[in-house]
Amino acid sequence: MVWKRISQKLEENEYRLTPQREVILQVMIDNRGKHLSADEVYIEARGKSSNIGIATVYRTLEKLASIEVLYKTIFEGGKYRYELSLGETHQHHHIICLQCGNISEVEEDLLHNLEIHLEKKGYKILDHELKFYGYCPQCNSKK
Amino acid sequence: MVWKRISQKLEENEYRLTPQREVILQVMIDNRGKHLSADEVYIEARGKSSNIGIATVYRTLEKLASIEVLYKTIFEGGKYRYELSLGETHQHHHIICLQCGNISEVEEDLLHNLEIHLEKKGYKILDHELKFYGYCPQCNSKK
DNA sequence: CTGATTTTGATAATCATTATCAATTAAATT
DNA sequence: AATTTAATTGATAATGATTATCAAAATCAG
Ligand SMILES: [Mn+2]
Ligand SMILES: [Mn+2]
Ligand SMILES: [Zn+2]
Ligand SMILES: [Zn+2]
Repeated sequence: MVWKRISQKLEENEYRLTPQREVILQVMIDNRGKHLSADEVYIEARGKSSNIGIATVYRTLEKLASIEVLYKTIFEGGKYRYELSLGETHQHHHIICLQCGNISEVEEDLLHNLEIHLEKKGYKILDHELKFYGYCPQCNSKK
Repeated sequence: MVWKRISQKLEENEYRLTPQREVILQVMIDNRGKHLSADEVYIEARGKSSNIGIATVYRTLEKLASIEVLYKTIFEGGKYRYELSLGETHQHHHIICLQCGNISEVEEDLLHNLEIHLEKKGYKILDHELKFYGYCPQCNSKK
């Protein structure tokens, strides 16, 4: 199901599914819901294929993000993070807990009123990126 | 008006308003509405005070962001950008044009329904960061 | 003034990412 | 199947932004 969608995307864009790319994709699939940095992917990928190079990891993540198989973003810390992107038309939102650092996801879009407001002003909105900062339910109740 | 608010913030946090900090703040005030990188601030600051150091610029921007006199964010390009933050409780939104690169601001908040939705789930939301990607009115009409 | 504290500027160090390039692998052509 | 062509890889150098270090300068408190 996931693989099917991915290989289709690769085909559309004429990218081969090499063993290295397969390993990297498997890492991303195994970590669905998490947001991994290039070096974290590298560590895990080496576990599966001990001689994969870090340059290949960077290249592959970049490439997969460009065809929207991965979503690339940055959470404070100065490095990019990647996560598997299922066929969502609009990116899901993130809530970052300022206490424990946990990142949770918000599947509900709910930006419609804002986007309509902007389209009335002449903009054409294709996607969005929304991060909330605050406290997660656990940390919030402990205060 | 702006300076008054700034010097109050500095006082509250026991940061001195040194000549270098004053120059950097003046650059940020002169560029209200723009989003400057550290090196852009450095270039402009040198125009006003030719021997200011780049390290001082980095340090000062960081410090001013930590007391919320500046707002720090990152727009694709791998470097942080800063803008003067007036006393907004919640950060304004940004619309990035994928055609011309122009960044415009959305003052209307309109995230209330989403935040209420999250607070019902136990979260406490303190702030947010929202970027829209699409086409600005000019680029949109030219298509 | 005097000694303590903060701030500064030059520069070295760090860290993530990108570029380079020869070697390997896979695809296309003969 | 052998040969040519193109894509991909891995090692490593280069880059670029940011941070750390540290001695000198500025400012503050007594
Ligand atoms: Mn996510
Ligand atoms: Mn802005
Ligand atoms: Zn938490
Ligand atoms: Zn535009």
